[in-house]
Amino acid sequence: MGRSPCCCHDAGVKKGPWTEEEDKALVEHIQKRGGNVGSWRGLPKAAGLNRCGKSCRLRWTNYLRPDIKRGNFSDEEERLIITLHAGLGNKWATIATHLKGRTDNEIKNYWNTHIRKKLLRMGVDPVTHQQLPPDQTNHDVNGAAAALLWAAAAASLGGLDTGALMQAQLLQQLLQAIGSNNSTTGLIANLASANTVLNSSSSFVPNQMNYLQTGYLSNNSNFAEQHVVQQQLTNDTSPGTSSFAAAEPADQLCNTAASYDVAPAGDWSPTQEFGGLLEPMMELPGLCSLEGDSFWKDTSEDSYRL
DNA sequence: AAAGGGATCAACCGCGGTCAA
DNA sequence: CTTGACCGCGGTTGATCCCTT
Repeated sequence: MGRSPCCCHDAGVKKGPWTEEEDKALVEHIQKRGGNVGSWRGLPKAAGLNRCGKSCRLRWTNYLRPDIKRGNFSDEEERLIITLHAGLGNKWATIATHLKGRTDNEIKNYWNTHIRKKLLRMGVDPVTHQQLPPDQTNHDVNGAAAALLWAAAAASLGGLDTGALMQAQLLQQLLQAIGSNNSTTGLIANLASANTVLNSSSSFVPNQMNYLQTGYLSNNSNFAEQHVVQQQLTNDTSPGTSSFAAAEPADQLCNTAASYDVAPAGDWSPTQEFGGLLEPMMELPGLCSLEGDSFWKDTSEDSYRL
């Protein structure tokens, strides 16, 4: 598609933080038109602003719009964001439509600066909402055994041949580990642990969003044991198989999330980071991660080509 | 009190989608 | 069908704030 450069590339168009005068000019212009912006491209000239139309739109939608709610996010809002993100992924604009007065940019920032870190501290992958192996929780690398575990899980999930996939994953991760200066001690220990799991993993299936299970949220000293517990938990429920994303009415999730009451008391557990806000999702068996079977299948196929 | 480093968030950038000519 | 214009989105950047040493 042919595409002319944005007006932002014009020489002399102001960038950077907005001044009070500019804000005032933009607000007055839009108010004068009864809130109807019309063409953003033509707006700066009409409003007497030396700004790109895009910049004006951003300033208006993210900051100056009268219905914007500013200030800290409530627990309920956090809860909602996590729930929606679990199903929608980084669809910030879509998520924002379910949080009155919040902008996509604000939610995105809040996710990246607060929620994401909390999830990582809990050992939860903020992308997939699945638990991370403990070693990945604390270290960036040393992931060979973890990769084995997840490869096994993936292969088991899709009924795939685990051999080539895991060899490729292992090779890749070992190369990473060697490339880094990490000690190999933990790596070897985890490989042993992974091997134990793999040897008994014919029905080993990662529970989607299984960090929501109380078993995980309590003290998890051993990753392999943890999955045995989880497998039992999984057997007691009926895991959903459909992808939540666009199909699941988000309002239902909102209602579910909003109806929940506070976290159980007890010894410290990662749940305390959220004051129990994750628990509502336990009531959503249909939720699953973004990466469905096809994701893992593609990963597997890529591995075969290595 | 000053320096350094991490956290935060407003703003920018570039791409994809859509629509009209 | 192609091209160009525009909008909106998600990822990223960088200025500023805040906390620690």
